[in-house]
Amino acid sequence: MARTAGSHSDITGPRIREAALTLFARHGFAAVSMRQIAAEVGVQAGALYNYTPDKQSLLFDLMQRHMESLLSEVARHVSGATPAARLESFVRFHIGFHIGRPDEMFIAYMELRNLTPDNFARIETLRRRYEDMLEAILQDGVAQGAFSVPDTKIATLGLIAMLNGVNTWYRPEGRLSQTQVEGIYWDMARQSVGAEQGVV
Amino acid sequence: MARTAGSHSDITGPRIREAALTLFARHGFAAVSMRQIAAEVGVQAGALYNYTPDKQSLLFDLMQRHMESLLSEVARHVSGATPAARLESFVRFHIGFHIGRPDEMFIAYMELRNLTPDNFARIETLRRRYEDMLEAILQDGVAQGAFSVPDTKIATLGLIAMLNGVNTWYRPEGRLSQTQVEGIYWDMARQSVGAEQGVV
DNA sequence: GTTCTATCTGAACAATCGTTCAGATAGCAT
DNA sequence: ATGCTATCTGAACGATTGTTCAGATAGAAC
Repeated sequence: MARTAGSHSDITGPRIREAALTLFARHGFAAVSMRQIAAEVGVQAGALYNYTPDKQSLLFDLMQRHMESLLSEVARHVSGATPAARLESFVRFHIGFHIGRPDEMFIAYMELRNLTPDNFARIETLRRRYEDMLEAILQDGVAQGAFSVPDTKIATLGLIAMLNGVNTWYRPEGRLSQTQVEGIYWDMARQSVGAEQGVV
Repeated sequence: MARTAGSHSDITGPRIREAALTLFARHGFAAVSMRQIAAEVGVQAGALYNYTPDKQSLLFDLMQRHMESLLSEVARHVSGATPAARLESFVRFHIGFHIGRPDEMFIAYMELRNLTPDNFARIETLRRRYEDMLEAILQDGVAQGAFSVPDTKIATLGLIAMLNGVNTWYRPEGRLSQTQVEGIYWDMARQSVGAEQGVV
């Protein structure tokens, strides 16, 4: 653990982010001290400031990396000829992506209030971009008569909230495989937008 | 605002809880100081300790009151001859109850990690009781062939997560009435469990 | 009008906070 | 082997934290 002075470290940066991620998720941003993060890395608190200008930037960095990873991945995974096919790929991607990143997701949603106004606006822009992708799928489906949803905006937020709920109970060592979980949520999502089964 | 020494106050207790509720919801438990709460009430920090033994108890008190209010209200509102009717009353109650208590709901879900283990267990027991009520409805529906859900436990958590999402966007001054919002979520919930329309 | 008591003030406490920085150190380049 | 430089230590800073408590105060009871 304990690091000796002068030891170089290309890996200290990532390790600081890992430690901060875990601790922020577990105890909350405000409840975690820079000294706790440093101790987890095996370093003194002052050393953190070689990698981040301050605590706030550390939080923002974690959120921004997560959101940009989410956006670049979703673009690679969501496809399909029909709105139902695109919705299925979106749902399965969302579940799969977040199942493996419970800490990131928790922070991205719960620590928004600890961002400065500027940083908050930046993260919100990214999140909005993601939500708009889902809403576009729903709008397509409504336009084509494939979905039955009275309000695509609300359905978007409702769906995302429902999908995000997966991390309140899913554990990788549990009885269900990731594919099974994806299937369960796809069933619920499909039914909630009134899409017929099997027309994908 | 500023209180003079010795002024009695039967209302200081509730005002402390109100202030703590608002501030905890806005900034997070750990980010709010006892002095901030006191300032909101118009009192010095020391005076708070006439009403709570410590900060932790103040948080627990808020959560416990909320959960017990939720449980006593849900018992009064949920009824119906069929599973679908009971599910509809549950969904409408859940939306209506939480729409008017965004701060309470936010804290009840997000500040669990700041509870001591003992207090956490107590709140979890109450929450579990609420979730079990919903799952019982789903189990009835499945047993009677009215619902189509592969896993009632997961569907319960998925539904509650979806319903809780209402507070991420609903504002009372918005374009939708509470009844409309209840209807939208009931539509999504009904469809997500595969219940037929109009058989309520 | 006096006494009594619940309530609140205001100061103090030890601990911890985020952040800074001079100096020590270790590995790389030469 | 020597110097260079990025990295880290360890101590320090002023501010703030939750909590305590002796004393001041105001309203109720008599």
